[in-house]
Amino acid sequence: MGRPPCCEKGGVKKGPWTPEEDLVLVSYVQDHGPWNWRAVPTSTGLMRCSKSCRLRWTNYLRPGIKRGNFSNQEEKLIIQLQALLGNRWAAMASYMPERTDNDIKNYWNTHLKKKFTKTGAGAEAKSGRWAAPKGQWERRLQTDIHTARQALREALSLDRVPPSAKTEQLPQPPAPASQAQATYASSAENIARLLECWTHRGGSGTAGKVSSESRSTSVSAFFNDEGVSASNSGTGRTPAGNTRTSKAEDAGTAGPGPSFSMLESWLLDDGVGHGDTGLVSVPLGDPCEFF
DNA sequence: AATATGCACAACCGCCAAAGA
DNA sequence: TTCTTTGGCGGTTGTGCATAT
Repeated sequence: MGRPPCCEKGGVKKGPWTPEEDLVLVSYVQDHGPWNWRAVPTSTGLMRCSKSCRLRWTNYLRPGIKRGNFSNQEEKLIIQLQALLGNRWAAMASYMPERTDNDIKNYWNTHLKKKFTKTGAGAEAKSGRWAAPKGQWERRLQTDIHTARQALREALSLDRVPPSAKTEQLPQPPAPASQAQATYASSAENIARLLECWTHRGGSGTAGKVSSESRSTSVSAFFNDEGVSASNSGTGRTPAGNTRTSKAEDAGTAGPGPSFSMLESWLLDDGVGHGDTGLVSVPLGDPCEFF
């Protein structure tokens, strides 16, 4: 409400983050936790606005993020969720804890949008039938849940994967490092080393390649150590920081996390996507699982 | 070999809603 | 109750690399 953008203050740096800035930010979050972003620039000396710090953390530095190489199952899930939720990237990301909303959004816009609209599939999403306006889709889920469920069923039936294909690991391309990964590789290694120490602090981190499970576990342990996870859930915000998603949880169900899992299980109880990729089977109810 | 075009992704911008004073 | 502050979300843009011409 007339509030000037935080970045309007003078001397705020913009553009790509440097490895040094990343290290500073990671160090800060390691010490103070991923909140109180307004204090980050002053506390760290970073010439970045608080919003930029938060974005950098949630979209890039946050542990447990998987980057690039979306699997077929992830792609199917995105298509299905998009048909159901519309462009609610954050809500979609809550089903895919290893992916950020920004990643999903980018993947949709660059890979799926054209293909999806070209084939005519997902016409409902295109027409916005299920892409309710802001603040309304949660209510739709609550009041029109049967219709929503039916829509999801239809979406699933369109792309239903045969059981044999579900367990089959499609041959992945030889993991060509993406441009960004390649250009940032050396820098990312430094960050990874720091994060490695971080996860060790949590007690279950493994040097080198750490599974997402162990990563999230150790991160969870870290925040338990800090004793701050409760404050996170106390604000009514989800670990992923999804204010609006948590609103859906509150509106549709009794409690924050577990009830959302129940809704999710209910919506997806045909078993599509369950267990195979660790996507929607992730216990979202644990506020410490991801942040 | 040089240039044009397309693609992928990181980051920014504006708006909105929740929380607090 | 109203206003301000802060965090979060979705849309959009900018930049660098790859591929085509």
